[in-house]
Amino acid sequence: MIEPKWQRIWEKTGLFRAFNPGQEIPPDHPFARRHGLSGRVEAARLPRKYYILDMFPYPSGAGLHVGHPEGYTATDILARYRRARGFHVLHPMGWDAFGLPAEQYALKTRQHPRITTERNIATFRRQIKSLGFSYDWTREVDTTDPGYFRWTQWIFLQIYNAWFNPQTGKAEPIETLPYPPDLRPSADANFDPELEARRRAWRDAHRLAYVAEAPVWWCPALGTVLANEEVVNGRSEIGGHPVVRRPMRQWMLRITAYAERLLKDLDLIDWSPSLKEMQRNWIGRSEGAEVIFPVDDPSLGPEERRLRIFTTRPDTLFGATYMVLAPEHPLLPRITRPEYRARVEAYQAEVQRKSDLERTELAREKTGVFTGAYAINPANGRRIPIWTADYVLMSYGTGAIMAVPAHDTRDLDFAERFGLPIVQVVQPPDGSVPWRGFVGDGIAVNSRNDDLCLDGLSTPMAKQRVIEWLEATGHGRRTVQYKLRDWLFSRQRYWGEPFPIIWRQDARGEWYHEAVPESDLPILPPDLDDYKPTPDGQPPLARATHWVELPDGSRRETNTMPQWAGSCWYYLRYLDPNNAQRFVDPVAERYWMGTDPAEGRTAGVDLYVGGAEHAVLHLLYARFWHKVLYDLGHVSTPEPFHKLVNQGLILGEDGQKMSKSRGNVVNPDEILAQYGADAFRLYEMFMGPLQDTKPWSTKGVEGVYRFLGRVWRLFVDEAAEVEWEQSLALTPTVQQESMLEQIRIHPTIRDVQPAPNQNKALHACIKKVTEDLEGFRFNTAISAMMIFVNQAMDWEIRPAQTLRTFLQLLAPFAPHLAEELWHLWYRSFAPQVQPVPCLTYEPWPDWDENLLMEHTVEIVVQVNGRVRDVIRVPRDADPTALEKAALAAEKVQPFLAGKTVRKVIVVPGKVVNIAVG
RNA sequence: GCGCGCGUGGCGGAAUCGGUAGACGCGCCAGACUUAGGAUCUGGUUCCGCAAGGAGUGGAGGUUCGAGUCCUCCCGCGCGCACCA
Repeated sequence: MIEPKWQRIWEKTGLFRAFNPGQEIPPDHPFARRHGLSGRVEAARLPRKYYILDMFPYPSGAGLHVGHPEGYTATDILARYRRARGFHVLHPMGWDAFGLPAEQYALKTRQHPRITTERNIATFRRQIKSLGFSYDWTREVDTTDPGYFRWTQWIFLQIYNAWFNPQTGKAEPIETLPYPPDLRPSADANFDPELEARRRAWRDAHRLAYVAEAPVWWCPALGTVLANEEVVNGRSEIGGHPVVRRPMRQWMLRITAYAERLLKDLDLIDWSPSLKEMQRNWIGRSEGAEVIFPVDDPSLGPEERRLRIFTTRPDTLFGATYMVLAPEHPLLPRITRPEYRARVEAYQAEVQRKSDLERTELAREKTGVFTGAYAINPANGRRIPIWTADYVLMSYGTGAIMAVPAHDTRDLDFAERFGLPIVQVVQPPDGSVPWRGFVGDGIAVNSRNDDLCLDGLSTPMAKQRVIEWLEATGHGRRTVQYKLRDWLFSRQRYWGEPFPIIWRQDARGEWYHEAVPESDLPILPPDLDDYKPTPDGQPPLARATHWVELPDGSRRETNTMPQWAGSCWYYLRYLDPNNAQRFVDPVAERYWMGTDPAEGRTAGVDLYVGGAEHAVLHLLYARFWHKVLYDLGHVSTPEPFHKLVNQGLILGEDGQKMSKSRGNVVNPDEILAQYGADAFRLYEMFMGPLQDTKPWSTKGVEGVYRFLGRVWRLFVDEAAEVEWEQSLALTPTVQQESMLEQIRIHPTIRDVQPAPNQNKALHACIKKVTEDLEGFRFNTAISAMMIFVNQAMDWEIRPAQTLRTFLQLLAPFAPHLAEELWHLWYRSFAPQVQPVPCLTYEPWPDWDENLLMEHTVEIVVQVNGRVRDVIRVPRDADPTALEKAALAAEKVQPFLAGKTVRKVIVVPGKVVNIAVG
């Protein structure tokens, strides 16, 4: 009854609205009153902003589970706290609503995914609203709304129309792309379609969004390709269907160009070390060298003879006793000797047949075949055999390696299996460690030729030396490799953003792609009555021939964007969600994403909270898009999310992961119906540290529910309440809410000066709650409030001001109850104050350290480090007096008897330790 | 295999700077009120012991007057990556 009442009042007054610079602020809005603002206020006069963001949910048909509100509650508490602290808080919510489940449902029912999506959003919105979160609902976004994805498409065009300039290390408009001499149009020449086509090919090869015929993960069951990241152990991450590798024409985004900046800029942001580490691992930077091994076969052309490999251990070059090419390596057919061709081709076929699961099986024995060819080790001139084996991956480095079996476990396995030579070139620093298979740093040995000697050098020095030699002799150079691959950006789905791209035929009949004009955005998906891919494997959009085929003979792109697209920039749309002219107004963007230099922080979202499952993909993709937008001048900060916190998983009561099949799923609606939103919120925070994985306990909800009951009884006259409840039972439901006005305050609450112990209890609570909120320690903040209430219940007279302040502390956690009691308080102690000050915008209380000081303090007296007694001494007792008092303490006497005091350590205010012997 | 994190009562967890281990809550035990209690309130609750006292933060060492906290090794659990040359 209390909760819907306040949710309605908050909504009606637009209490949690955030105002953009220049936006009209109603003069009677509590935010305007608190900060003395009215009318249109420019950015400089607005209070300091605080942008607090939740990862927006995918609105699934199953509705909210208890894991969602954990993060949302944490951010809501902090949003309310920041408002009380005087910040201008932006706290929005929206829907990541494109995605496969709605589409698969549509496949079954032939119902437009829009319909399920809208229904699911309505459920999520209702559930989230019932928890009393302080979102600014006027900023709600939905990635499937044409007014939203119009700008997703627009951003794609920005990426499409840009190239990465390695000189500046930035994205630049494609118009600035330089052309090689033979592609520069000469001033006098006429239009040359041949040249134009080649120029176009050059451009298209440099765009940040490009088309490539790439081997991709195709999932027959889902009828779509998946990104590398969406494939787990040879199965689709969603649904666990088998996937196969197959070459297809796909849109790619050149995220690899940003590898270095994505890595380096991690230093600018405040994320947990483990999360940064995951991003670093994913980007996978490794320094090393590219080395060219000549193939010993005069029949090959000069380029074909140059076998490039990447190694992080160039210092082991002298130990390279054979080479391995990936089975897909383009040079493999060229270098294979005729007499080995049959075997190599058989092996290639075998590898292709293998599922990825088999291929990545770690324990499996290595396979491979000899090609009959030899290369020359440039360091020592030795002829070494060239093999092909699937333990070398085409997708990393150059797809070829030099094998140093003595100092690489994989090469060692292989060499032992096939009887290849093993030559030591590194001496382990610890003599007792065998050199065979030693992969750590050591001292180079057996590594010299006529003009290079590594012997005696430590591994880092040897690397340095050998690279210098490679560069001087033209055998290779220093390089950096990344594990990160370009982002496979197209999907063969219906329920996603269509690409704003059309395909045209040039004079020679070749198809090429072109951006649609911005004025044509949004490109809406066509209506279909069948959402399946076409029988010949075309995406579902290809079914809509009237949509695909344009009057001028051009054709629309029929792929759609992956679900990540909409979530890559939603945090920007919240800043200005209804802008039809731009994806975000630059003034609003600078205000909400920027920060004043005094704060000395990197700008961006101040706090972003969400699950760790997005630690790599979403966060990496969003950072990438943000950097492109930054380079092109559309946003003002290099990084989108300044501080990021991952909430932990909530397990079922049995300590297992919640799942339908285990039957341990907790439905928030049920908890809410029984204990209410305040108890639910409080329990979610009381369970344990936000970041930890922890099991749900409905008994635990009862615990915090009892606490809220004690808070109620702290304020409310119980004797009168019995009567009130009786008359409530006789009142029609519709009028019951107004009966709340007749609740009477507890008679022991008086407007009197608090006693020292009462002040101390309150101020200790203010201090603890404030500090814990700053440190995201919600569980201990709640515990501090419990301690306060337990104490206050014992007071014969409860000072009104003390309890009023306590309500402010409680408000972020249990806002409904706090509001109700706040109004009860004002009715009882300040009925003349009208309107009642707004609890949300009431300044957060400070604590007075002086009130926490005790005149006497407890000092622990230890003997040989063991606690023997506790003495009370004046707070400012000097060390000598302390020592004297400690030695005289009653309970320590038996432990001193007959022993010599050797040393006394005095820690003022804390402890005295007497060492005896 | 590699990387990161974590091991504290019957349970969730506290101990923020190396200074009284177990705050707060759940559960349990005893009591009060009550026709009743799955409401509320009071007291107790790490283990051994009647007590004095002893033991105790995964295990073994170490540093220190003093270690849950710092260091070394080991064991266990969780997460991430996984033939990335």
